[in-house]
Amino acid sequence: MSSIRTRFAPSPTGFLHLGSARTALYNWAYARRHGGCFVLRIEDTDLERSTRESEETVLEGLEWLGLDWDEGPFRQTERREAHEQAIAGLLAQEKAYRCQCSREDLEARKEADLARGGSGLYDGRCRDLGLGPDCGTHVVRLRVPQEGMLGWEDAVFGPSGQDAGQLGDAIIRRGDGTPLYNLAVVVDDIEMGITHVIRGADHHPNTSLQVALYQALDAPLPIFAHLPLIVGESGKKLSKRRDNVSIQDFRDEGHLPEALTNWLVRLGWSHGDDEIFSLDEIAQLFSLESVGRSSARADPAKLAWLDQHYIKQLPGDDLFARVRPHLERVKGGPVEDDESLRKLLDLLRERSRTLVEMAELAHWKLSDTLEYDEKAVKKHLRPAALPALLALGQGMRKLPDWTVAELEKTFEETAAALGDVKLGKLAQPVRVAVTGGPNSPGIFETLEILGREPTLERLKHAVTVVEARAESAGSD
RNA sequence: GUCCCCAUCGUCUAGCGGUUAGGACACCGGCCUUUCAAGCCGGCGACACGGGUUCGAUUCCCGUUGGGGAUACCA
Repeated sequence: MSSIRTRFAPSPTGFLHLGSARTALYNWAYARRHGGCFVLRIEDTDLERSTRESEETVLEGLEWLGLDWDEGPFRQTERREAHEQAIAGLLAQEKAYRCQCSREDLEARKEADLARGGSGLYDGRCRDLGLGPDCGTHVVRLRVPQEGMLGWEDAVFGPSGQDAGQLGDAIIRRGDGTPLYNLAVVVDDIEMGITHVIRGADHHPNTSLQVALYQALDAPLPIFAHLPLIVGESGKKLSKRRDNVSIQDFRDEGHLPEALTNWLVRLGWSHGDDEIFSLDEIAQLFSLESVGRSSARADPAKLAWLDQHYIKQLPGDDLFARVRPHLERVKGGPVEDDESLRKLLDLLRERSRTLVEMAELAHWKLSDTLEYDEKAVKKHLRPAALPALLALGQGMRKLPDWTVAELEKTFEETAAALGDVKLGKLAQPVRVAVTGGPNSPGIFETLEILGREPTLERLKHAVTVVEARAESAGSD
């Protein structure tokens, strides 16, 4: 039994972010791989932005991805007391101090310093004033060492850190008495016994300060592992505005959770030449040593490929259950489970890259009213096709059994009767007549799935369309 | 501005001093074929640059360039 403990600490601000999802996945995988414990902690250190609702959304996203946690969810706001105690301790030991500088003053001094070519760090004005609790409105600052190295051995980036002199005394408690993120994470990670802090590289520069905090709190450092950023089309950090980042959106677009986790795990991690990883395999193979150091661009095409890969593998029942909502949306009503629909779904597997795409490709089976693709109609439902349509209709009407084999025979006989025309000459007009468009699974399967009555009806309708067209002069 | 990080095909990456620099996605071509797919076969395509170190650098070191991140009483 290992004592490894990892945690995922999202801030609940609306939805589960793609980057967060990968961080969660890596933390989960690392814990699973080593038989450790995966802790979930909601980082709601108040911002008016965090709500219970968005917290729910985040949890829902994790569950959908299949990432289960062992402890939590804890909420940082519920740990106020621990944070306050830690701050009180630091104050008592003079490792932190009260500061009365106003925001405006701070801002002005910083700008002046910057203008002078300085670094813009806090100038330490209140550092040695020895302000007491009765000094009025004040913040609390950490007394960061003024020299020496604040470093750590990063599991991904190797030796990291910066000179303490470049840090400045950071605020750890606001004027209103609430603790700041940096203080809260460190206190929580210490008290929750987190052994491995695995998080996005955007926290990398922040870590020096946290190292200072660990030292001030006399706590041993955890292993830090910073994950290279996932970037968007622009090459910049994923942003809500520019990029598709909501896991919920991915779900609604018909992506599979197994495709998403597979995609995500390969954004920054590799295992030789392997590409396909189930969640179980990830839990078995994941290692921090194989995490890369450069940022990765999220490629939607790769996701689509993975989606199709998993769609092709899904057991029938599972597939049906998952596309069902999408089918119902396309149809605009409830969809019943039946054999012919199941058959169609199977044929659509290798034609669909998402569940949404699959549902859309099934439209002709779902609704009685067909939408015709104008271009396809123009190209295939022309007077020249009339004899074929008529002959096929007649042939099919008499069919004893409505099966692929029988349908195929009818087509062959009709082709011969019409003077050995190519099968395509027959198939395309029929396809357009029954599906409304130029693409579908094999024509015999398509007709079998549609059923006798709908097929004959749609054929009849197509004939009237062609006839109407023949009458309107010069249309062909 | 300051600090920090990164750098192999378009993209994700393998490589951990000696390889015809490998795979996958995408793209292009062919086969198959009643359409679209799928499948199969093939093709295009990369070590950013300059110095070192070394018998030998994609690989190690330094610099340049380019990209990114952090610089909040946000997380």
